Amino acid sequence: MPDALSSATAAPGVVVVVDADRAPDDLSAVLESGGLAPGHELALVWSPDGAALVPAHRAGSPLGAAVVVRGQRDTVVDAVRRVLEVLRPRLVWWSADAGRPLLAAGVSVPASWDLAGTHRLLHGGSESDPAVVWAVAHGLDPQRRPRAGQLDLPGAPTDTETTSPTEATLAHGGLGDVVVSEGFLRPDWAEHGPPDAESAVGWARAALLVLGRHAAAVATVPDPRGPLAPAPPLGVLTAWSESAAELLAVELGVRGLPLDRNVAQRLVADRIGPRPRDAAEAAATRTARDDVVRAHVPTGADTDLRNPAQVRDLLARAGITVPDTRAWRLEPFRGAHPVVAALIDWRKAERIATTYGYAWLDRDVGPDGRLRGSWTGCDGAAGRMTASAGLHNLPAELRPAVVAPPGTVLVRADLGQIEPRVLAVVSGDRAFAAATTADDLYSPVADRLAVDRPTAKIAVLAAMYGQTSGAAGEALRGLDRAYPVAMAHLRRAADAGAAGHDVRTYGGRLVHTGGPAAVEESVAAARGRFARNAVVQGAAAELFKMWAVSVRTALPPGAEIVLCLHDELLVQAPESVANDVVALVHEVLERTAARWAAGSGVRFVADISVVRRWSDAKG
DNA sequence: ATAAGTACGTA
DNA sequence: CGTACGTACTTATT
Repeated sequence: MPDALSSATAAPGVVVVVDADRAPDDLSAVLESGGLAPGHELALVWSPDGAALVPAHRAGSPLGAAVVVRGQRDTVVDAVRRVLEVLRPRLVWWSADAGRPLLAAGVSVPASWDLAGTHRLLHGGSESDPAVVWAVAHGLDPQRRPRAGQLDLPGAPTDTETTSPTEATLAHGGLGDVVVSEGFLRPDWAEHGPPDAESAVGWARAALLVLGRHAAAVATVPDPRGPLAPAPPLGVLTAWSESAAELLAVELGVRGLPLDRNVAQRLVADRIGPRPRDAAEAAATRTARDDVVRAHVPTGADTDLRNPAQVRDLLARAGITVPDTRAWRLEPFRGAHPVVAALIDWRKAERIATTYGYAWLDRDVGPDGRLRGSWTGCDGAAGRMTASAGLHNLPAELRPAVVAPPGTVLVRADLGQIEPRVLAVVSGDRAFAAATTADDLYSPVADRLAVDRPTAKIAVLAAMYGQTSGAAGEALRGLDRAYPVAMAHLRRAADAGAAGHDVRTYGGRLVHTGGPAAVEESVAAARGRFARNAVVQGAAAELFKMWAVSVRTALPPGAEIVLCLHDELLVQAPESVANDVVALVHEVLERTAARWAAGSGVRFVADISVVRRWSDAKG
């Protein structure tokens, strides 16, 4: 084995096996000799006993020298760290989950390419299983792929094989046992990963083959910025950014949001009382809460407030007839009967008790006072980030509990009026773009339409979201006259959606709208609204993520992103660098927008404040 | 057990 | 008859 290491001129196809505990100081030399240069792609696949590192070749043989590192996970991680430090490659993985061991060890990832992420970008939907990604990239029907658990897979390796694992890996074009019947990826590895580091080489090579196809595809998505736009093409930029966002999502899940548990508990207690000692006490306080509402109606004592039908009956007995009992429906009746206000208040308390109460604190807030949920880099629709555990829907009344730990502050930055500004970019409407030079774009729009600001705002939002009811009518016609390019863009998206056609966001994400089968008018209208919104919301998500991951890279030591909330970024930073972070976040937005929206003339603005508590920032 | 419907929190 | 998401509860279905 030391002999293999000393052969620093590993020929293409050679697999170098390294014992991580006795790894050479410069693993990178082996990879360089196999063709890896700084900035190039390096596939990384973990296995229970180690990892495989396989460089993508720019020219010549597509299959170069691979390094197999075996050993304890932490020593393997350390070996990977050294490679990253020297060669600064773009790591290629099937999903950003492969970055988890690196994040856990504090290893910085220079750049990444997330095949699951680029698959979703190119093909839409939310599937990301390697077997599906591989199949689609190769033009195979993913529905026909073999499933794990099927015995006697045609083309599966036989145990009569006498060659060594390394030789087996090099067979079949270097893919070893990776590809089974009809060109599909073997399903057991797709589900659980390759069983050992030798197998991981084939798995990494398969990743590089998909990378080649994905890279070619994103590079040829038409660049909406036109031929004069700076390189790389926007599709490539989006792929890089989405990959980084997927890794950021993993990181956010590990890091968590700083929370003061005592403050949180006090806020919960203010709403629903102190933590009950036992189930009986919990039931008693619950009934007591219910009784406050029910007491307002003489015959209401038996009403189950958690049953909307019974609540509707209760309201009817109070003389209030409503089609449903949603809060916005009840709001106008606040003065009609005291039970209404009591019910609305009860609902708020019930929300805290069930979703954001003691159980939530116990489950999702760690002993270190960090609120942790699981994150995705993009949802199934237009591509926003999502988060569980209440990270994206924490009630405003609990936000005072989000507090920077001693010695640190929160830098809260949010993009102002991002969606109309994005509409100006994606539609290329020069007149609408001119309005974005104002800090408040609704005021030039209001001037242009000769209406007041609130009316202008409602009209613009109505145009982007497809709202048809309400008072936007006349102003909408004004928008059509003033900004015909932007309005036509929205209408085109809506028409495509209503017809069931896919739409593509500005950055190249494919968004499915349901297919061309005939549907009811109401369904078609809903799809139209969905598509109309998706081209704006999706592009906004792309800009936001590009901004967020660029900020992440530029942050000084000790400063970390702790929350992404669609148009808002929360950075926890040492007090001493807070002002630097503020300046940096502004600068990065300017740089990001200059690339992303090159030539559009659209201005983006961020409102940034330095606070102790999340709630201290002005909304 | 699982799905659908209702409701509500955030952007 | 504005979109997206996550969570929890009830009711109906398997």
